[in-house]
Amino acid sequence: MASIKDVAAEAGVSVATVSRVLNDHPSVSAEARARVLAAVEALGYRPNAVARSLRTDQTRTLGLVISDVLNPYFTELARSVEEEARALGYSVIIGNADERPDLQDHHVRTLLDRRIDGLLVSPTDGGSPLMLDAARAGTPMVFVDRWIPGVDVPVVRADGRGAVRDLVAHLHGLGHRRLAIIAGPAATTTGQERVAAFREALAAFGLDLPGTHIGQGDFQAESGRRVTEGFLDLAEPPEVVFAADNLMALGALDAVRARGLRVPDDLALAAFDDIPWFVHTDPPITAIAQPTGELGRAAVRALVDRIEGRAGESVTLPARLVVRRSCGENPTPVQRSTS
Amino acid sequence: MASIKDVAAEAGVSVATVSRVLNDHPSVSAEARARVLAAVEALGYRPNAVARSLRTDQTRTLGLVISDVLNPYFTELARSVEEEARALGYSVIIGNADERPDLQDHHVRTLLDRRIDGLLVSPTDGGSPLMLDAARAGTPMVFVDRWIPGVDVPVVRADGRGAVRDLVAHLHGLGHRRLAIIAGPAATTTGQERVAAFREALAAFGLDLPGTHIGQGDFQAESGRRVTEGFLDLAEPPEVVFAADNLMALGALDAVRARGLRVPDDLALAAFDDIPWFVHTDPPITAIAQPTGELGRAAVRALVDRIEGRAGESVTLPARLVVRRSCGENPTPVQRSTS
DNA sequence: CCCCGCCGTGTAATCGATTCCATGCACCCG
DNA sequence: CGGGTGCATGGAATCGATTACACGGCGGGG
Repeated sequence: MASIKDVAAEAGVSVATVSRVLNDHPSVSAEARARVLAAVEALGYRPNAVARSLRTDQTRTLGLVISDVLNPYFTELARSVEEEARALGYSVIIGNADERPDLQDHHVRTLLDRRIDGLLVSPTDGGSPLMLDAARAGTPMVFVDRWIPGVDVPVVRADGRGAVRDLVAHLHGLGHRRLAIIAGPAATTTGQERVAAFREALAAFGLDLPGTHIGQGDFQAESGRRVTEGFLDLAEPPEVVFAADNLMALGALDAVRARGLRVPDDLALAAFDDIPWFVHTDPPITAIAQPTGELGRAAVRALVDRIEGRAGESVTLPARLVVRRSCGENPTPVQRSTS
Repeated sequence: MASIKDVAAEAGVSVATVSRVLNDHPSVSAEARARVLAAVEALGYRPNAVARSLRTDQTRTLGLVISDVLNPYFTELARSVEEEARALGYSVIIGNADERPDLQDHHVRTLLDRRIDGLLVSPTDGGSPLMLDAARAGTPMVFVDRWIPGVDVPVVRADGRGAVRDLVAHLHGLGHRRLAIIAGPAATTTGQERVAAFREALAAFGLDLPGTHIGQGDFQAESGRRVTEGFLDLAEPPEVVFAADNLMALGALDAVRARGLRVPDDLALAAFDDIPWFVHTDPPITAIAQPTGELGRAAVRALVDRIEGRAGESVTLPARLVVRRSCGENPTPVQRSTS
């Protein structure tokens, strides 16, 4: 592979001049510029990004560590992150933590070793020493979706409280009184917040959220199945199950199906996170939709701001309720999705 | 950030010795090794992967360019690729082409600029000059799922012909005679092959595949919707639609639903690529399942073989039919999925 | 007419690692 | 006791870029 020296030789100039042409530095004669450009063309020369990064101490690369690539919410997030980053002249390296803190650390470490310019993380847990160190050491960093309390890093996320209130109102209006939730891991902020928001909303209707109606999940389908089976085994099973993410809702659907029961007749179902498939499940699933694309873009903007020495603030965007049929038919619909 | 010089100074040895300890070269005294390790620990030193790559001319990184991250098939592929690569000591950088040749080229170019050790591609089109040049220039490369004919690069893919024959037999057994297909782009091998396999299988049953029953899609949901609407507008609409990928099946489902029609009563539906959601759609969708995880792993093994100077052969694995309910009830099931 | 300053260019230092080669020392064998 | 072998170590070159600095030539102003 041709290097800058080969180009210099071919063009009959020094490497400095070649470099100046490539970085369009003003002080190069038109003639030299033309000769260099011709040599570049002739040799099919492309600058070595590795060498350039070593010298300039910047890689124009962002690291994105997400909790689970198989979760459509995160793949949509990843897509919008890459798009916005590309628009700003950055590449993105994605690391998939699979909801495992050890894998998350592995990716953070290799990304740091590669000297990425900034890190976007949706932490799987309360924060490994590694990540806290990185933040403290001044690595530009932004949390997206989930965050770690007590760390001075901007957070870009959706606030689901309003939507959860709407959801509970919707359920209450349909006559449901015994509501249960499949929670996410307590080590994640989204795991905690969604339960808190649900409990708060229930309280506003004078409803209680007993311990038996909080199932501990881990944001993966299998846990949704397991927890739902537990609910169905209760002496007085809940009338509605609210899954804290889309994969656990899928598991819940599995469990209900496996018992030969039906949604919403035997058990109503709602989920946090809306995805295209929810329109097509049997029945279509009522969900709380996050502005996923906007979150990804805002996160990149905040991170790049930090990298380039600007402020880079936290952003919170509202989520909204999308009513479908999985909680029963609503005589006076709050809002109906176009399905 | 501490460099190898800082470590050398702290340990009171030369950088050469530090490097030897880090790469566990045998000829280092136990004492020097201990001092270096202590210094590394004390400074929290991590080797700079950029500098190392420049010197050694290897990045221990694989590039993966996929056609569409939002397609669950490709995200599963990406996941297995990353897993196997990690097991072999490589990182993976994913580029999402979004079925756009220009974006595909963009990613191939930046990956090449970063001097990745090898490239895994599922081409969106017949092959840009860029990719052909890279292959000719000797960049280790492997095609996965889709490939470009006439290029001397190993291909790791699934052979769907047997499964398509099974599907047609299944459909024929259910009494269907007017079968249509939503094809993928003709510029992709999978786009062509699936139509060819379908046509072949139909011929074996004495059935024809008229031009009106081949709709041109682009592997995205919207095209599935559009093509299906076209089919439904025919004077004599098909009884079955076979979508060449899962997203177009989703679009087809949309279109049928939008007309107030039902699957499979008004129109039967089958898809290439099986995904977890197909169990939960209304109705569950009959699909052809690829051994996706195995494909990803095999592709990485072939690529790493090439990189490390071994052979690295093509691999073809069979796909299989998974019968569900979207084509009608089967009195004598060929095979039934556990749903 | 002379000097100052700017413009275009080249030389060389530098980034952080790896690795070849030389050196010094200890030990072994004859 | 002398010379050869081998091991531990350090110095310095190197990878491919960027960039500070020096230098020669030319034009304009006093």
